[in-house]
Amino acid sequence: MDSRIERLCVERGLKMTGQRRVIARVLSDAEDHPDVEELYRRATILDRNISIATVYRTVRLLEEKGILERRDFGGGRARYEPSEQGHHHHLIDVETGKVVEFEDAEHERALQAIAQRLGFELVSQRLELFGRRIPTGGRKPDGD
Amino acid sequence: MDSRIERLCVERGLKMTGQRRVIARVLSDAEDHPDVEELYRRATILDRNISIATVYRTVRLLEEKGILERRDFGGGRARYEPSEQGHHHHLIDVETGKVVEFEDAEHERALQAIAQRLGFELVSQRLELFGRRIPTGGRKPDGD
DNA sequence: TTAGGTGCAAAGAGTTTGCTCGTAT
DNA sequence: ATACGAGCAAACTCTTTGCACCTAA
Repeated sequence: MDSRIERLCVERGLKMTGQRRVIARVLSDAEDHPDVEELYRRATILDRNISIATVYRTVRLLEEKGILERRDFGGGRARYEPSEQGHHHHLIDVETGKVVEFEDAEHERALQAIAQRLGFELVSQRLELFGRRIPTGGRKPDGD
Repeated sequence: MDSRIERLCVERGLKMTGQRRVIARVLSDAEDHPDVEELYRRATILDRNISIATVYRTVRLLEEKGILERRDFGGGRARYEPSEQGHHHHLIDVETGKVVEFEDAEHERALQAIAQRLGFELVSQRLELFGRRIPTGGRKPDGD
């Protein structure tokens, strides 16, 4: 079956090579925010015949096409996630690096107002929280 | 006269070399968010006898000592500003790269609440707005 | 058929580091 | 006197790119 990302690629008129299909599948299956090296690792499991240069070229292309979004959570490497309509923000666990997503529609409006007050039209934003898990004796979550 | 940053260095017990004094002065005088290359450029104007490796080592040291804060506004290079008590956020002009600072105490509380709801203790945060100047026929501001 | 994709290795950009010499304390 | 800093160049990490070959459409 075609992966979700692959369908988006076809819609955008991209030539679908075997490598792109594999990368598209890896991205479609990802529920975290992998960096290029991690994508490369997962891709080569499905098909040994992929070079990391192709992964770099592909994520860049997909970002230009609006299919992927590049994130920077510190640590010097870009991380990627499929674009979604409702944008969300990220809370990064400072001990494990795992990422939790959250939304905050109310804030969006407030931020827009702040930008306007400063004489700017808000183009985009970046809100990231860094936190430490509060022990609760609960179940361990999965994540990045 | 000693610069503000130099006094902080001495307080922290750092050995003050000529190079560090120059870099401290440049940092004290900076009203923007320079990257290492820009710091190096400004420092060499005051004293040709400084290598970029020393600038890298110094900003790192000062960051560890809590005197400087490292920022990442995208573009792949770290940018620095002296630490201050009340933290503020940044609005980056997407056309010019200039940075405007703003505060938002109300937000801080809300963010803390969000982290708690997700089961985390808030350690730090990053809020950046990217915007485009709205023309107003006013005076042109200075900045980064 | 051919515009465009791929692999490989080399090149870039930003940053760190080993080594030797220099200097603040 | 000596522990620590500085300069230089090499090394490192992440990412991009030139080139010859390959392949989807």
